[in-house]
Amino acid sequence: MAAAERRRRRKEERPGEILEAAFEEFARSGFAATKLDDVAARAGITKGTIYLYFPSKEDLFLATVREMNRPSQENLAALTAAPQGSAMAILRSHFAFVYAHMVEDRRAREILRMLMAEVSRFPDLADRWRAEVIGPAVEALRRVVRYGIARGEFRASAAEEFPHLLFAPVIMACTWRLMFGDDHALDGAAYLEGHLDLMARGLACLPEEARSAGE
Amino acid sequence: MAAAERRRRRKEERPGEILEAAFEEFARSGFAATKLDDVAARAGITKGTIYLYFPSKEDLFLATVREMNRPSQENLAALTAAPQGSAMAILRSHFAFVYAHMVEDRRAREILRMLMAEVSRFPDLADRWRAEVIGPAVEALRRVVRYGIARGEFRASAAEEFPHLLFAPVIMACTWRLMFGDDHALDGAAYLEGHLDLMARGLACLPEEARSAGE
DNA sequence: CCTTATTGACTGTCTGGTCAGTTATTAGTA
DNA sequence: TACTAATAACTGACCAGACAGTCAATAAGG
Repeated sequence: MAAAERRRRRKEERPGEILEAAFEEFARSGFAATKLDDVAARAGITKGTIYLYFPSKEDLFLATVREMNRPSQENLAALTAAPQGSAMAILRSHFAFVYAHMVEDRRAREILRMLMAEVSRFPDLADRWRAEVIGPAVEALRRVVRYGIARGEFRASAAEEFPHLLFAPVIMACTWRLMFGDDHALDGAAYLEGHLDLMARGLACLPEEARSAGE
Repeated sequence: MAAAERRRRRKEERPGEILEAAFEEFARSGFAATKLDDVAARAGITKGTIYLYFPSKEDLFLATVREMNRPSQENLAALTAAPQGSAMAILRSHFAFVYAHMVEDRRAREILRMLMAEVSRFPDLADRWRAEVIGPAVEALRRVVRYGIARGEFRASAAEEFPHLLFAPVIMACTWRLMFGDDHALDGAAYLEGHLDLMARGLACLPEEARSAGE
């Protein structure tokens, strides 16, 4: 019975194991240069077994990206909650979270790389990612900025139309690390603090404005 | 003689034509998925001819990236000139230039894509790019920030340690456009203005600081 | 008729995808 | 318990097509 259990469990765990191995190989070599024999070897099986669970290399790639995206989609929910307290405090905790889960986490960075590298081969991947992950994230940021303006805490600025500007240092840190490796990573607490500091100053009302607005 | 001239010119122009065609194909499909037959067809020749000028596919790729990088290296010179006038004015004209030559110019964006996608296959490419293009650019930015601080125009901020923070919106715009296509591009004058506005506020001394500093 | 740039047919290799066969396990039977 | 059949998971040898790289033949110029 224990053996039966183990055997049944294999079937349930195989797809996940294959996706895990595929992610590593795709991230390292890109779609075209990744060999399914290598994916199989990394998963401790043979190529034939992959085809028991995925109909083709393309499907395996799509499944890999979707699987790796799942966490960010779930995390997004927290962001859409009704804001309360200081807008800047919300932004602070938001970006602390984003740095931990996007800059520090290698997997998230590698997804960025894979998407960027393969958009021309898989055009709908980027569209989907924008619609399901990035678009809502931008909207959530925009709501925080508007909330801050309504509260008299922030001035009206381009950050309302382009929340991307606030998010940009995250992308910068991701890109930097993707290109130059962990050894030359420029992030860490100091970078995050610098980002928050510049953002706070950039968004804030000038003292006299704040006074006249009644904060 | 006119025909001889034409024939001799072919030999001089071939490498450039091949590099041009190779750039388009590599940018579209990445290194592994690019077929030399396609490169040749785009250049109006056959595959054999490519091998008269480049010893292998890898060398062709390296030559392509180097060729495409040349303009940015040359442009960099302007940045290292001794600064004068308002630091913010320098930053304004600098970023106007960078947007025109990095965000609007498709070729520069595609280089970013290619480097990011192929770093694992060509590790020294990224190192070289950092040493010759990015590193000096960061240094130049840092000098402008220091100049602004020395002038009493800017406060001391993380932008001195991480000029990347100032540059980040450019990378964001590049990445956005690379991933989602020209149709969804978020740049244009409004984005640049927003970037400059947030940056100006983020860097500037507060009015009372400025007053006491004596500007 | 020599030189030189170019061709295009050819080769060897590599890899996505297939499938007949092997192994491990369970169920049934006596 | 011993033997057999059925089944599910997996294997690994194989194929077909694609593609980097080669080179003898060709054509164009002088």
